[in-house]
Amino acid sequence: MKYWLMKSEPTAFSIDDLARRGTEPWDGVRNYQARNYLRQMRVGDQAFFYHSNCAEPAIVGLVEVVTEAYPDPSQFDPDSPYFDPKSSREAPRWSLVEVRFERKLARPITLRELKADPALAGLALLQRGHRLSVMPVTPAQWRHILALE
DNA sequence: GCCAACGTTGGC
DNA sequence: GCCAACGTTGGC
Repeated sequence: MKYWLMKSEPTAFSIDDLARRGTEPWDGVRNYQARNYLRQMRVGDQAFFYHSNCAEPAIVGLVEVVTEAYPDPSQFDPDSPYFDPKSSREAPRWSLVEVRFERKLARPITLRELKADPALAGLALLQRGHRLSVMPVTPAQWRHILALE
């Protein structure tokens, strides 16, 4: 089993939204590297749910991957903001996985706190740019972060 | 709202 | 294939 971190802007889709919905297709990823990570995901993988672009960026919950990657339908929908005219049903460019709410953390583990922790210096979230919306987390990083809760 | 860091696009 | 222009992300 692998571990991941997935970003969402809470004004668009928050951990509480996911808690209400239960399971959600993680659509709209339009970056090749992030897409490749989605395609590496397997049912049962675990991910941190991270709130980005907000007052207090933080890891706020845990989710489980419940499907393999499949073509993101929004790429074919001209009315969707994620529509990609260069993609086709014969050769879909973009993928998604579905994730299921597992639980909220007892408290948010903030970006500031992650940055201040020497054990997490290698965390992908903290590397230059860190603009990927989906990124891997090592088992050691996963355990270390959960122990901060 | 600013701006640094990137990815993508497209002219050449 | 280079690279400037442009758009987006996301912390602050």
